[in-house]
Amino acid sequence: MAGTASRGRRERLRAETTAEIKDVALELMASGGPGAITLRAIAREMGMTANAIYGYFATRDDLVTALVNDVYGELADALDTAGAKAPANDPAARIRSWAGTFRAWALDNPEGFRLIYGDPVPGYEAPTGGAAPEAARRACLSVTALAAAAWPHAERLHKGSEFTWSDFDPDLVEKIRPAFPDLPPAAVALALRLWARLHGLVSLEVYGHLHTQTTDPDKLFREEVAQLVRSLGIPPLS
Amino acid sequence: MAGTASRGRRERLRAETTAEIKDVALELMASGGPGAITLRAIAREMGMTANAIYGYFATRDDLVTALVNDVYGELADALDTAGAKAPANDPAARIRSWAGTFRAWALDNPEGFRLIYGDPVPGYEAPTGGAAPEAARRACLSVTALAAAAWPHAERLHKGSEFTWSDFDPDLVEKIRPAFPDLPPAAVALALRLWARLHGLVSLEVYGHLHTQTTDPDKLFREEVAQLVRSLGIPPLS
DNA sequence: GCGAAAACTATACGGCGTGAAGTTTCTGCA
DNA sequence: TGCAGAAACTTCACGCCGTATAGTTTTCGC
Repeated sequence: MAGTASRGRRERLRAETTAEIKDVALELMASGGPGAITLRAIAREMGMTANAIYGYFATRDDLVTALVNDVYGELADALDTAGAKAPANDPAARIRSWAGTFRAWALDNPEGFRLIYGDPVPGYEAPTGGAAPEAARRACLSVTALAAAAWPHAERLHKGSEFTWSDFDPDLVEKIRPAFPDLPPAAVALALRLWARLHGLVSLEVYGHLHTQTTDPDKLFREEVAQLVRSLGIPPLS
Repeated sequence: MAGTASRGRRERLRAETTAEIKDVALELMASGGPGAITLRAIAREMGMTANAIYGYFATRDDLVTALVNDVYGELADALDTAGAKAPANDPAARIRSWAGTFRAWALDNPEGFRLIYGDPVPGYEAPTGGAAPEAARRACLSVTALAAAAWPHAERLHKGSEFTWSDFDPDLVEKIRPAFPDLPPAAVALALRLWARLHGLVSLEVYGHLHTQTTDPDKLFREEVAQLVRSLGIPPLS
């Protein structure tokens, strides 16, 4: 039994060290931007040698990928709960809640936002497939819930839609259709456009391109969300 | 007269070398991403020492800033001509042309797009003020022309707007008001939102986040532009 | 033609990711 | 309990990066 206890211990230590590496990396990112994520800096902070980290992550990019996964997961969680917070029969409120949470998260975690949506780190190249697209699909599912809630109102504005299920990633479709059996492909397209529309304003703000044009990004964002709700055909004062 | 000719020669050579440095930097960026812009690589390509470049740019970031300025200028030019290509009395066509050009430019010059709108290069920190915001305002002016063309239709949808000129950057206002004397602040807000809305979809596509969700980003973009035009209250088949 | 200035090179420092080899510590089994 | 082997970690090395300093060559203006 000492054996199994020891194996458990070894594995636990390993998991703890792995977690600590990621934590330190996130701290470095928070204080110095994604560019501050370097193996040497992490090792320094932990009182180790840089090469020791190679026992936990085969390469620096693997570490960054793991971080992206974690951070994206947090974002997806936040969006999920934000979307579900407002009553299901009030799509406008759901959208406002979701959008506000998205922007707030991005402004609170600008480095995380960059990590997910930008060039995260010097020379980092995201793996094709893997964890990040998975998290993206989770976020997408979350915004699809918004589109589904708004669809009864928005449907008439999308009569001529030519979208089919084959226009979307199979993995995404596989997640969406069970969750929203009656939703047509056009609504998924709406969800993606909705997401992108908010992403545009938020990413311009996070990267500082909005500050140089407007002094009140918040007002601009509220206006955008209001017009977005209106453009979905949702009756006002719902 | 040899003197003035010589001075001219010296300055001309200097200008040529400066231009060559930037050209090589752009080539490196095109082939290896923004991260490939290194003084040593440029110097290698030019048969010089890395330090020689310091005679032309005080620091690597200064070089990147100059590149951002150039590239952003090209984009702004392309957008200007695209917007002006369609007849002034057909705002929908102008928007379609502008939007299509924006996306096409971004997909043709993904590295340039990242250079402008992302973390351009390892550890690069954009200067506050300077050339980039200037170029951003040019692009903003260009999109404002779209908003101005659409404003007669869109105005009724922005009745309750609370925007004032003080919500915008003074330099931007100074450029806009002479060019569009009758335009209210709300239309500038509309312009910024319009720009951001397209930026969202394009940046997600350039950074590869759309590929993992949809197989036909082009269709999605066309749908977005169509709905955008509709949401501006522009009558169809104009 | 000559003094000065500009352009450029040489050398060096510290930081980066990463590979190979060596050392210590821990684990599981006889 | 002792010991083979694996896992964790260190040391050393290489080539990359930006950049500071000092020295050298070329060119210009008088």
